[in-house]
Amino acid sequence: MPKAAPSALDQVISLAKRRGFVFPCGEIYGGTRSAWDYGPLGVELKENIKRQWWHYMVTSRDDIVGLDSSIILPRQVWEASGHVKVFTDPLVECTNCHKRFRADTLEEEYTERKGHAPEGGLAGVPCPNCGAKGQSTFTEPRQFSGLLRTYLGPVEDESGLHYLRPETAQGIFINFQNVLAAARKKPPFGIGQIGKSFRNEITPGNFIFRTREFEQMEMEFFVVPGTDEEWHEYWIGHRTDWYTDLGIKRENLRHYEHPKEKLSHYSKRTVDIEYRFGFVGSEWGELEGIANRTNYDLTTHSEHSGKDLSYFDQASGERYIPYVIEPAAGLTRSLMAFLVEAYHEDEAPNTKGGVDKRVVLRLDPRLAPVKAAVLPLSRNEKLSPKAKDLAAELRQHWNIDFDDAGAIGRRYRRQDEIGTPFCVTVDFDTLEDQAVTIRARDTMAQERVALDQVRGYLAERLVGCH
RNA sequence: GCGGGUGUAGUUCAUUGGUAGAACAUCAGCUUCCCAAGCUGACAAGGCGGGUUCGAUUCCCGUCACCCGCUCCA
Repeated sequence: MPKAAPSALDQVISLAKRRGFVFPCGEIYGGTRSAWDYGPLGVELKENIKRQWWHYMVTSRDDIVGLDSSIILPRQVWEASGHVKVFTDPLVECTNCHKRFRADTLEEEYTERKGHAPEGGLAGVPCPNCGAKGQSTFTEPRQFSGLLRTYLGPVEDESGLHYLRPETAQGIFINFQNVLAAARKKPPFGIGQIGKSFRNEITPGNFIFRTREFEQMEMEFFVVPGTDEEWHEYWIGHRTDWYTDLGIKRENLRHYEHPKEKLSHYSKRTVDIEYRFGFVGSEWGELEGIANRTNYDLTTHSEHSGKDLSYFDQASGERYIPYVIEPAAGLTRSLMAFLVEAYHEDEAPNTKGGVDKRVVLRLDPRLAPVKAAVLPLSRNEKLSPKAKDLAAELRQHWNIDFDDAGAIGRRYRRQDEIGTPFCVTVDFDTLEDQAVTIRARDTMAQERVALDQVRGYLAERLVGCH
């Protein structure tokens, strides 16, 4: 099956802006590269994704609990975790080909390759990309910190330096003992968290795919050492199922195994779940990474804090530092994936006897920002109030739109475009027979339903929707 | 941050060294209107800041944002 047309991604981006899913942040002041804002529909979609993740990962299981930790943590956390070191490597740039390298590894690699250190230090290393060599081949090393800094306290000096978290995970690790005691859990168990993280990405881009301020859905699953590889496989499968259950076709997902030499400083093995976004260049993009973080984090926090973060198993009498399997998902990346996957252009008959293009978002009802729209057949002093009353009643249960502007066909299309699963139409017969027409998004099929049955009709078809 | 490209209503696209025109969308109205019909009307634009010029949206410079690449990876 061919996926959407090559320009599907562009169509989705355009739709997202037009219909108020996503706005450029700070647009009236010229914008900022750091972030995007989520409009009325975008925030609903985002909340729905969060809710589905939270339910699937936390509340529907008895071996996982939730947490909401701070964005600003003590500075020592990031020194212990290794982020301060790893995120602040000095970079140099080749003045000939403009490719950039880590200054510290450039010389190391040369030494490894040649068996001796380069003469004259960095000046003796040819550019690995273009081969240029000489005194001024590389620029002065510059710090490129991936961590966002802020200064706490009245005086802005180094003593107040703090970092905004580049991942939510560390808040979980430093609360490991608190949760263990308070929630009375024992391995294998997990702690899930949804929240914002910040990274000073060199190049944000691809719409909301890479931003400096972003939202993560992470879960740290603590297991008995030795069972970690098995659990890793479990979570790779489990997380993949989550996406397919919510409507992503399996063929648009793939697993990417990180090569050993490119693993993060904390990881023993990482497998990404990637989605076929259809980017220019590489069409696949990462949705989430599932990493085996071993006992790295708990160990390093034990060492740095001086607090024992091991677990004592009463049953076996053994003490150990749990291994951690971490499925870490990008919330807004999945939002983008759900939009791309849902985007369809159908052909639909029009009143003129021809066919029109019909844009329809086939979002899972659980994700759809609006669950149903109530539409009077026309704006009218009898129909509109009747429809408004019905909308108000249904609104107690779901997010409901009311729209009486323009022709009914146009309003159906407007709802199709934002993925609303059902349209409920109040017409002139309604005044007589106390029934309405319910029209389904995907099939455009219509059904006559008694007014007092509407809520039940929708409830049956909106299972799991809030 | 570096290199290349782009920048006109919400969107798509015109035009011009003499201060912008349309389509679609939106809004209001008319038409008892079930899949973007029609008619009337309304709102609405050259990213921002300098320079050249009598005059700049148009030419030049800077800046900002977006797209492509390097890098990053939720």
